Amino acid sequence: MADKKLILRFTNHPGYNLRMATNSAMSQLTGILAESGLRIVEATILIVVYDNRGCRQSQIGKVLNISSANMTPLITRLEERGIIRREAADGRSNALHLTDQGEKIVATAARRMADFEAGLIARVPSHLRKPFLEALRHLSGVSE
Amino acid sequence: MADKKLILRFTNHPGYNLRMATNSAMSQLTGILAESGLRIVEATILIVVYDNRGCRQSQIGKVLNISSANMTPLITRLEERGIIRREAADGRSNALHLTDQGEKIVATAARRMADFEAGLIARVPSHLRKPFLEALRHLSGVSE
DNA sequence: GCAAATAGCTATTGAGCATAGCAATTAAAT
DNA sequence: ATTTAATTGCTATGCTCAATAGCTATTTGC
Repeated sequence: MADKKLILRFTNHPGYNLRMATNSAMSQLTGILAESGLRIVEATILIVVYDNRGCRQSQIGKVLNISSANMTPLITRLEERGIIRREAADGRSNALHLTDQGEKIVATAARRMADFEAGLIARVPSHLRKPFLEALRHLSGVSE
Repeated sequence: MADKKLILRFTNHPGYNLRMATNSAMSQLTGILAESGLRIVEATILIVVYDNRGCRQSQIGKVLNISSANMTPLITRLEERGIIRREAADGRSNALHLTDQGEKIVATAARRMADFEAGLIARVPSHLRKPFLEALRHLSGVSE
């Protein structure tokens, strides 16, 4: 019994494989971004700021599905580390900008992230890539 | 600025979509399994026990990638709730069995989970399903 | 002017996962 | 047979991420 192989009914289920694939990919990405001293959420936020200078903290929360309560400590930490700068846009909004140091860090992190994405899709046989991405979009809600 | 749409470079990246898709699917599944009073990990463990009566705690940890340190409180909690029963197999191994009550709970949870998986794949257009699952297996490491 | 919505903040919680270290038992090596 | 190594399970602890409740201040719409 102790050495018999277990029956795993999940192995063909989409949800289970989705979870496994994400776990594997995300732990890999965590390691890659650690070289930039960033966590996945942090890098994701920073790249949005990089592509949208002066955008509002609340806007980022909306597109990335992060509540304002969780945004606050994230941005605070990035500010304390001198990567990002909050700038009062009106009395209640913060416009976000990268510091000079932040620019460099994000440029590197973005390159690493792009390499990761390329490596990820490379693991899928080329003829499956297009249908795979299209199917994913149906499940992630991006296409809706 | 505050109302301009943000540029999101991730929307076509496999890793990002993978994460989004998993988030959406897993929070749905969390809700479904809550009706059985179970969390996803718990239901997954229980179904493995259901299909492999008397299997070892350590075996489950291996196939599901759960460390023994994390298995302990999980199994303890299921035992305290009268769903599972630990049985010393040798001096260091626990063989796991479902209680009568556990049988019923797991049967229901397994049905709910199967329904969820069916609903999930139904969201993918039928012609994309096969390549999607095959691609997923490449990323989840199941096919390796 | 006043009510409602928006934006951000604090504090706290829970799930999930990882690590370090410990004790006991079993298996392997000489 | 005795020592060594590997395994099984356990406690304790910490981290990340997400969720919630409740708060203040500001802005907007009627």
